Amino acid sequence: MSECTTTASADQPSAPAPSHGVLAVVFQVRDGELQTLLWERGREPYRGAWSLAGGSLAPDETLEASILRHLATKVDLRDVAHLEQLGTWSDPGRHPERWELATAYLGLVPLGIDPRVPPDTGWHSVDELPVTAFDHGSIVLAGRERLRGKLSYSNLGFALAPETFTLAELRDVYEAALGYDVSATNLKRVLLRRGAIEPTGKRRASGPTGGRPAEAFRFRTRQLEVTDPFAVLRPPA
Amino acid sequence: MSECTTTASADQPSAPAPSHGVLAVVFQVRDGELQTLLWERGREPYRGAWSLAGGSLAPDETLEASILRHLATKVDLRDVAHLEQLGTWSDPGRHPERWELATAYLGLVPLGIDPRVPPDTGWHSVDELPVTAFDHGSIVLAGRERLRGKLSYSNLGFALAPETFTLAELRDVYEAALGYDVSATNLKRVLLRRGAIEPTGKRRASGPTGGRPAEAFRFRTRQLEVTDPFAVLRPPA
DNA sequence: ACAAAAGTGTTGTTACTACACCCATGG
DNA sequence: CCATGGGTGTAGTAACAACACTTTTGT
Repeated sequence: MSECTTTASADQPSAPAPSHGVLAVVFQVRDGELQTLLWERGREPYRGAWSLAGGSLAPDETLEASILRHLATKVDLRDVAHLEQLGTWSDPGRHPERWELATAYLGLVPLGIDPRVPPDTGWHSVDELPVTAFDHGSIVLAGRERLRGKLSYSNLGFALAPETFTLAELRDVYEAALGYDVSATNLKRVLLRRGAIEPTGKRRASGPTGGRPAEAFRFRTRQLEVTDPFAVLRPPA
Repeated sequence: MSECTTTASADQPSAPAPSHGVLAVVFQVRDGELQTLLWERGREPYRGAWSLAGGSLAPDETLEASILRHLATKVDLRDVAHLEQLGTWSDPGRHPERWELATAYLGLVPLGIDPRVPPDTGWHSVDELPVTAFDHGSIVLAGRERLRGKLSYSNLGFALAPETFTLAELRDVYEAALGYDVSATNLKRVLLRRGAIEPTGKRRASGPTGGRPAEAFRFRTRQLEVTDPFAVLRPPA
């Protein structure tokens, strides 16, 4: 293994290196549906198509710091409650003009906050994406799959839910993200048993049409915790 | 969002780009334990430390094709039954001499085959890693976590098990990978119920010490299939 | 016959879903 | 007092773990 690795023991970085982009798939539940933040391209290639927010990596910067910087400076988004790496896309044809890899992150914004974004960016339903640029459409769908998986076996709901919420509200968030009906009754018991949520002790006023006032809950932590690490094949007691 | 994204709409890739490495965390069960393939560095930095196999990306090559090429040409490894992207490491200090990102893949080699690897590479127990170069130690551990997770909710065992196997053999594979005791009895029922494995109809001869001959099984497919996608919060019937 | 290894049957448990029913509020 | 929405109680169930027991081989 002569001139191998990491990090290539070769001491000259042989080939012309590709450039490296950083992208963010930002999700938020709005109007009862899962939406993602896209930006409308003003020039070729893919003029008029919608693309993910992002940019390029600066020296001495990690990928994660980079995407946070781009989100803060370009779309003025600072309320990302959870951020995780999704993957790196490398198809040589993914950018028509340049050899460019891109590492995508999944970012989640809690319900209810409305970051002021630039005029050429907007929120789009993930179920009805507009025409997207590059491979960004499939990156968004990969993000949705990741979100759906983790919602069920972790406390990741904290990143889409507001600070405090009623169970009906939380159910709506889960339904929007998962794409199927969720029972508030059972959702409550699952999350309580796991210790993911707790009652705040306060209640919400009932609506104009009456009804029993709902209890307000909150997530016990706003850090990702895997609540059900061994769905099956669990270790012996 | 003027000179944004994808991949940066900016038309000149501004900064000095980092170089990009590709690495493989290759696992195989050998001698009843989970082992990984490492290569002993012959020069600085990290001379004498052990590092992952890999190399750099060639033009017009995807990351996946690249790591397959490096594994085939550098360690003569062509029997990877499963390969998936683990993530991209980007800490600016990860390489002492150069700014280099690395995308790592998880590769799994079935039990029983013994690829002939170069003299300066060897298999090491993941539980007792030697001194590793760069951030490769933590990359190996990240690979093990990924493996452990997927083993329990998917059919990923196919990539560590031989073509056909008895349940005792399969249990040993799972124990090595998971790091805790597994019951052959229950493992059989779990995997049969899910349709992950099936009997071949043949039996193994019993050992010199006697004992009932074991039935031989095989995995129904050798492609990753998520058998238990909704561990909890499953969709309504 | 006996030890060894593999396989089956059975019981208990957990963590869910589904659904009926009860509670608190506004009009 | 009744409609509306929230909450609780209870039964049913799927998917496990644990363990006793049976089967099939070699010596």
